[in-house]
Amino acid sequence: MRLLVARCEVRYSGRLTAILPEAVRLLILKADGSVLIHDDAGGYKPLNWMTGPTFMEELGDVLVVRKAKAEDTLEIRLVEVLSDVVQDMGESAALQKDGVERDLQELLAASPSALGEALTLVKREWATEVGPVDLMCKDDDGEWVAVEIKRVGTIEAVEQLTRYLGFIREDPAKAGCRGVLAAQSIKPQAVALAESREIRCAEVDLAVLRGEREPDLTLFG
Amino acid sequence: MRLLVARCEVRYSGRLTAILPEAVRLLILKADGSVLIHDDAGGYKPLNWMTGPTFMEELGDVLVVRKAKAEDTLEIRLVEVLSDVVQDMGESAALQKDGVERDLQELLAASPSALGEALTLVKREWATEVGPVDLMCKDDDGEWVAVEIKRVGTIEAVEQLTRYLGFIREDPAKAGCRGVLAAQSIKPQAVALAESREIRCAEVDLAVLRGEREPDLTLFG
DNA sequence: CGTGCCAGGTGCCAT
DNA sequence: ATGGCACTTGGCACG
Repeated sequence: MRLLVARCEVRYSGRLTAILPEAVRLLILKADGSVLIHDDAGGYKPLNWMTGPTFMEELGDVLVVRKAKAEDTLEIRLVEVLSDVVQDMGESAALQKDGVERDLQELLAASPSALGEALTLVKREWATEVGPVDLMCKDDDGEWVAVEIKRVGTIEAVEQLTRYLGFIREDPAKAGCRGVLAAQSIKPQAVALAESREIRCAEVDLAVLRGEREPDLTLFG
Repeated sequence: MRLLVARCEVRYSGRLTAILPEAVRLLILKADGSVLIHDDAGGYKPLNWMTGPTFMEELGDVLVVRKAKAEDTLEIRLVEVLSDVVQDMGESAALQKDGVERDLQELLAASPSALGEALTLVKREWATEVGPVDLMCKDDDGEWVAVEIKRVGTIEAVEQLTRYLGFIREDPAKAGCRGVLAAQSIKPQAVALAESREIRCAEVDLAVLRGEREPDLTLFG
């Protein structure tokens, strides 16, 4: 990894064009060809960048970075280099995540009745022509139930499930298929839209699903 | 900006939990409190991060970063510091972009007939209950036309426009409102879905709109 | 390869 | 604050 701190001006041309006026920036040149230009503020996103693999040319004080198979170009004009260091970082293990949608899906697949009604899992990632339904289940009456799982339930999630249901119900055997939107939290607008389309909403708690915590009890109920 | 190259292990706990096994990484501590942990590969994204503003504590060899008003925590255990540099980067001007959806919208607002039919602009960003329509126009017959503009036209764009049209047509005066999806490129699936919903698709060229290039001529037509 | 979809998405701007 | 949406979205998994 090469770290450059330099006064520079950057021009990007590709899907859009962008100009970054001359100032002091941090340039990160990674082993995989990625180039990032960071500011001293503004958080997570680089101001300009190019993801690897790339081809790099040094024409005098101008660094030109190009994508392999596109016309994307990043031109870095170095005015004053304040620091230029190369660091060997060796191999590194990958990030281990826990608590993303995939985990929620696994837990619900294992106990679909956590959705608040007796359900039996038939298949995960049931393919339709317009994308995969997260869970396909059957209820006590043998009726099909399509479940869409999200970390946050939004209008988009309702649209997505509606699209799936449209295709699923084309099959006469599944014409009565119901839809359930399951998420850790669901926006009120999404709930409203879901209700208008007769899609049931179910908020689920990861900790409860894992048995780490007791479900909320409705007192005096 | 403080740049640390260090062998370290990182734990994040917040919307999910994540563990980054011990290895040599680049730590960027920005003036606004942002903390980024980058690898020598893996492109544009930090492995772990926290956007500013944050509170930072140094407990021995462990750096603890917390969000102001959330339970998000980033714990960085420093095993071996290979480099630790502070760089003063001063002020810097913002990135200037050109060619994003906004620009396309401005150009089409100025000459809506570039969409391939005689149209008169009535209003940009016409508010509906479910979001703003990019352009509301009228055609030669005085009929309303709602235009959704995208850089890339996808199924989602068709869904979005469909949602708008549903609300617009509730007004009897606009019951006959047509929909047009305008984009620099439109996916075949989006075209198919649009056709099934009687939404017209129009591919537009930024350079042509700007008059930088002649429209494609159909020879022998 | 394209197509669809998730992401700790982030960032921007509206009400 | 919340919602809706663009983003050089990036990244991955699957047909």
